[in-house]
Amino acid sequence: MGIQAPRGTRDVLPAESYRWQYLEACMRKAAASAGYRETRTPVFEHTELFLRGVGDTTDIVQKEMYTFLDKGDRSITLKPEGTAGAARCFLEHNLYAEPLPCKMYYLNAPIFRYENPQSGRLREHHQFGLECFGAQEPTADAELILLAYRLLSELGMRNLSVNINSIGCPKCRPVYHSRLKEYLAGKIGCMCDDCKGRFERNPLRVLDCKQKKCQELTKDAPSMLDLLCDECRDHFQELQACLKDAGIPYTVDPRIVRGLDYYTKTVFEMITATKDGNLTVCAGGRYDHLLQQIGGPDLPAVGFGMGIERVLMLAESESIQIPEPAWYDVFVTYMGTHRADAFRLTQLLRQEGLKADMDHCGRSLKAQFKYANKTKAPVTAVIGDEEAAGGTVKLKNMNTGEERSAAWEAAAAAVREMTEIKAKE
RNA sequence: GUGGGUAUAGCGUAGUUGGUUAACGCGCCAGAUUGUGGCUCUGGAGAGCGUGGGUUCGAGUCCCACUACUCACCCCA
Repeated sequence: MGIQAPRGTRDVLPAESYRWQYLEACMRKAAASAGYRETRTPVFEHTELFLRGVGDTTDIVQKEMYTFLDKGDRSITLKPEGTAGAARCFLEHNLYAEPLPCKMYYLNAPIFRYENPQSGRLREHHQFGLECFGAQEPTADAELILLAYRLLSELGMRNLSVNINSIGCPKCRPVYHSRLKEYLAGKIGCMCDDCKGRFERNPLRVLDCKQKKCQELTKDAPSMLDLLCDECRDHFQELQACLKDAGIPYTVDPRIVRGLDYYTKTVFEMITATKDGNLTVCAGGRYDHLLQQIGGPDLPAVGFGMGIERVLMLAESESIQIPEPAWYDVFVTYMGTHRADAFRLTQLLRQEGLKADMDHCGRSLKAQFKYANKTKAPVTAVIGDEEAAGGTVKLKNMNTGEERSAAWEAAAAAVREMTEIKAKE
């Protein structure tokens, strides 16, 4: 079989790349509409960044990172998520000294997690992410949620549910932690094995357990939302007011607990139902103390990540139409000895701003037409003895069959006229 | 990391209780007289059956191991 792409990776082939490009264009437009500008950060970072940023008790850090020593004995990790790298970039370049907030986005950032792949879960995937540094008000949170929601719904996603929660701040979360532990303490015996461990490390995770018996146990558990401090409660209230005002449907789900330790206050997920279960396409939240944790000033921030492969997968399953660009505007065929003429005409048409090509495989005229047809070229040009003698070219509209003759200099204009392609500036 | 399923030309599949030169559809290439495609017809190229062992006179068909893919769990975008 030869060498294959490594487990959990995928090639994007020429026949499908237009889908990515279409999505990218939509994402850039959405980000720009709210003043987010692109940033590009390295694919790998020092491992320490993720230990301190993401949290060393999280599953991502404990068992899913691609970590290795480079030849200089530095511990390097391929990015397992996008936020930590963006935060590092923000700090390293003192972007907090510039007018805040600093809004940045990244597109097609490769993300690596060593997991067992399955539908919608790869070892290398790509994310579109937005980060807003230096904004503490809930309007910033709302803006991000709206932006993601509108982007996805404008792409045609249906059955999109927006789930939000607040997980408090360092002031109120410890209070909740101890309350939750008190509540769960007597029930440890009935929990699943995973949750017994979670109880010690991060009791919040028990709420997130998918096991029926654990869900039963936590049914009447105290809710973080009842114990938020005044600041967090007001923040969450105002966020909801913004979302309501904007008219987007959302659900408050007190069980959302993200797998990254840096979150504070707002956390959210966008989930769509597919034929085989629910898929999270976008998730994020506020991380008011991450910058400080990795050695910077204590500035608030909020952001989200969106999985591009997942969006594409959903676009497919929901039969969302993505326009496929034609290979060519015009395909130049030639007969007998007129290859050089065809070459010159092709170059001329390209200089005139058209997508043009000719046969490079020594095919018969008939086969050249068959090929042109397969590429869906709307117009085919023919150069035979007659045309070569007169310095003209015959153009055929492949949809209507209409044929006309044109001088070389007028060929590009004629092709445009036949297909209504706008002339280049 | 744990458990289940699968593994035959570029793609999708068929291969009966193990037995001659592994079949079909799509795709690809070439033809169907004279300078032209899309429909149709004809022909052609292309796999030795994931890899390595084993059983057998003989294995794509049976056994073992490995690998890959896939699904579920865990977790997540």
